Amino acid sequence: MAEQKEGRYEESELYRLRHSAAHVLAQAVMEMFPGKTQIAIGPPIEDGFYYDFGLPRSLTLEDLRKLEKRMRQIIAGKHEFARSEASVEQARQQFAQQEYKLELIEELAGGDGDEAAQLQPQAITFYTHDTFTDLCRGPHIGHTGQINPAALKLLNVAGAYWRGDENNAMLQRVYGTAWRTVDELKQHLWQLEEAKKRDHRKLGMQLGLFHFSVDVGPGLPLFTPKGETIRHQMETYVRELQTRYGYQHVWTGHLVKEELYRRSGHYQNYRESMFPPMLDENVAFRLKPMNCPSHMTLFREMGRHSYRELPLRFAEFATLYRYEKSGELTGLTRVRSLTQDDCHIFCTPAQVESEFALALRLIQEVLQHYRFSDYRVRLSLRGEEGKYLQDDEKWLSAQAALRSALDVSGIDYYTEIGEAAFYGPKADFMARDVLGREWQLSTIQVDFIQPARLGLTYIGEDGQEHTPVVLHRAVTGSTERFLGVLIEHYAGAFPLWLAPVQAVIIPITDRHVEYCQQLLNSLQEQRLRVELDAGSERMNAKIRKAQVQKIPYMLVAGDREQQTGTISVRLRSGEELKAQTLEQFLALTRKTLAAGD
RNA sequence: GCCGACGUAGCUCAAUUGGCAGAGCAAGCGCCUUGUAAGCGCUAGGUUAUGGGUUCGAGUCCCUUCGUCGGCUCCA
Repeated sequence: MAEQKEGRYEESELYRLRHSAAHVLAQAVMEMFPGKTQIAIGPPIEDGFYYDFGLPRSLTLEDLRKLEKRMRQIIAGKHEFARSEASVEQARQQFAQQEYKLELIEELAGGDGDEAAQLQPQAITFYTHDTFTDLCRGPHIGHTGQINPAALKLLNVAGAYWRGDENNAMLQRVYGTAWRTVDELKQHLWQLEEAKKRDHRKLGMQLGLFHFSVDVGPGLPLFTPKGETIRHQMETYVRELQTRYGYQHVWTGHLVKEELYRRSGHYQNYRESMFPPMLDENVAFRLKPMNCPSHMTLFREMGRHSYRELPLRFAEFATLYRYEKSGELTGLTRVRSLTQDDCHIFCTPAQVESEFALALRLIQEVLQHYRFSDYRVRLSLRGEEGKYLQDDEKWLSAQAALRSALDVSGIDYYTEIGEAAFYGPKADFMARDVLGREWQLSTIQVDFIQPARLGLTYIGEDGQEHTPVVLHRAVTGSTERFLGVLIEHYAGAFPLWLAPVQAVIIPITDRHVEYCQQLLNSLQEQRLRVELDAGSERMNAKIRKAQVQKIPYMLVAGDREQQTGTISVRLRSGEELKAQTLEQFLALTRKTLAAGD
């Protein structure tokens, strides 16, 4: 779905317009630093464009305003975008001072051993407007005047490595946005503002769900009683569901001998994501970054397994520790301590497809329950880089099994090369947060490799030892990340079953507190999470407080209610129900909870 | 980790060219006894993230460290 949309976008006028705006930006920057601007690449992106530059100094926000101003002047010149073709030699001359462009030219010329390019040398094309010529495939709009100068804005500057490789030079990337009309620009900027309001970091603070502290460390969230209530609900839900699906729960602690990770392959492939070792009398231990070696070891320690026992599904809510680089931590969506609802399914090769299908159904049920529909499935396959464990035959059969299970399931998916885990291919469920960043949530991975490395076996029908296949599966991925995305998904207004406080009782005056206390006791006996607001503020203030906290029900009680033994129920939508008896209200909550809301 | 920006009370933010650190909300106390989104008053709250430097004088200028944010890279 998203791919189709992008496909259309790349042929759209808006795409050409943004691409052209990037060229105009590059001209303005080159004029700001004559002879000292190295231009890299400047493509259109979703909602805008960027251009990467190597410059003698850092750009400031004031620079952006000046550049915008100059861009508007260039636009007003109505300069034509002229396409021209050039030979490799002409291109080299044209961009003799531009190291990044020269690198691109050599690639287009097929000089770098790129076989595809050598077989089919691409035509080198330039696009020129006014004084600026770029090495560019196009297409562009007719002339600069077709860019609406009032619907254009440069947003920010960020660092970006040339070609995305951290061994390369750090360039300055200028992000901008461009639209056809001022209204579209305003709408876009408004949406950015709205997204910020929904940001889980902001809402999490407002709702009092979690904190970070310099005293504990970066990327190590602390959950308040309310935050932990939500976590607990999330875990309980998945635990019960997994039990229903035939999973068994295990527990394998937090520390593991480093030696195990050498055997599993994690040490070689995953070391930089692990916290440094702890040494005990020359034996190194590591905080668990993953559960698979522990679960596989448990499988082995439990004795000989018959094929009749398989599939065995070991699930665990495990806190893992990953040494993320400091600059890549982000709220709850990227942390250093995370709770994974992890599971390892030990099965025979013949069971892979049906087990994959079962896991797929489980995940779909969970995402549906969370009212999650905005996600896509990525089939992540092995790339050419060398981080993958070697065994071509097993890789190919794993990839084939995954693909056919996905095909059978009828689920929409797209393929991405080079995104596989080091031990096997995987199907990842990707969701976007409010700022448009995509996060991996659920995942199912096929592993034909670790079980053999760790010496797992089962006795087959033929009486011989065989190596089981292991499916790695996480439903919500990590509780922290999933919660972060959920906060944004619900804009903080959790469904009743998840809400940390489900109802707040609001007495109108002090003389109603005793009656409210009785209500509180009755509701708590029914296992509802209810609070009594007996503070000295007015009822109006208490209602406002509860609204801001997005509490599902506000139960107001004064003389009328006390006399009739009822409560006045207000929903967070603002809707007021007439006086309800306790039984009526309980029936409402039971009905709501049963519907999964 | 890298590039850039930022860091003032629990929260949201002020503080002119370097010249006495302030407000609202929250908190505590008191008054009011309230009918569906903020009643009123008083009090307290700060080594301006941290350590150093420049200066007669630094929230403001320079450097260090820590943290946060936007990206890059990496990932659940």
